[in-house]
Amino acid sequence: MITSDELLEKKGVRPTAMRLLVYKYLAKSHVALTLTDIENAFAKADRTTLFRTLKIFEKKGVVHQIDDGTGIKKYALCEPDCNCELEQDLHLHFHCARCNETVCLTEHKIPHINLPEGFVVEDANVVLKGLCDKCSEK
Amino acid sequence: MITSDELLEKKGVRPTAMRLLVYKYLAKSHVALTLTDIENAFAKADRTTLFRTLKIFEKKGVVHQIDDGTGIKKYALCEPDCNCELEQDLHLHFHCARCNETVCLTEHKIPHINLPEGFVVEDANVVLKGLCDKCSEK
DNA sequence: AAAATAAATGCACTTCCGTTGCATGGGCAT
DNA sequence: ATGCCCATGCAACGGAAGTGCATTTATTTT
Repeated sequence: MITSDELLEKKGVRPTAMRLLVYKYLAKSHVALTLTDIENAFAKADRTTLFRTLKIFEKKGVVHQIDDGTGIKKYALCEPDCNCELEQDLHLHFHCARCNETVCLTEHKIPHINLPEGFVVEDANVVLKGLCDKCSEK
Repeated sequence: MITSDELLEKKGVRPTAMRLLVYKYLAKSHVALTLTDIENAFAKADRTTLFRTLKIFEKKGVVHQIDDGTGIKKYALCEPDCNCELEQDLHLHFHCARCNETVCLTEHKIPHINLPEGFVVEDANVVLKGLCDKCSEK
């Protein structure tokens, strides 16, 4: 089992104390987190540091950014062997209108879609919205 | 052929001068527009009025809001017989990374996706990103 | 037609989030 | 120990969404 430390190294991110904390916090969460979520989790950390941490995580393929339509960016860890590539790695997301949580549906990859001549697809964002499993049973 | 005036009436939106202008401007555009786009098109109009115009248009099913991942809300006219319902009306959108324009792919409806037990899907947002037909040929 | 009511508009202001510039600090290499 | 690079922290900015309230415009009632 690879340690968080080693994983960050492998991805080309210097594993500082703060970065490790953020990484572990993301790993522990089953939902996508906003910058503010993370900020609240570590009262001592500066917003900018966290912002830049997420930015470098994203650039180095540690996390992927999720746009769930709330207008606020969320982040979730990439899967172990992820390259953030279309139809291979990119998966659907589900945003619950009630609890406002967004989860990765990692089992559901983005389906292939045929577009008109001339359109070159490089990336995709698919978000389903409604009630999540926890909220629909209430 | 129904006039813009009549259409707004039919949708339950009182057709003021400003609203008609906004409606026609949206109708003329082949791309989704931001509030700022519209603001720039009508120098005399107040931002708030336009904001609320779009809000009521959306509520009454005149336009649909598009979240293309840029973080800025865009708007486009609904199709004539649209009820903004999943798998019937909701279509894909394409956002061009070069020209930053977002177009409706009205021919491409959102495909059905089977989710795990408990998830109730009510809405969906699918945005493909890459190069549009105009930008890819350059 | 005038008065009363309701709706739309315009202005000012706030909030929230993302982002950048710059100064400081800490760790690593020479 | 010195210098350098990178990470961090503080302050501030900017864009966009949204709200409150006063004013104007339109519609309904008398």
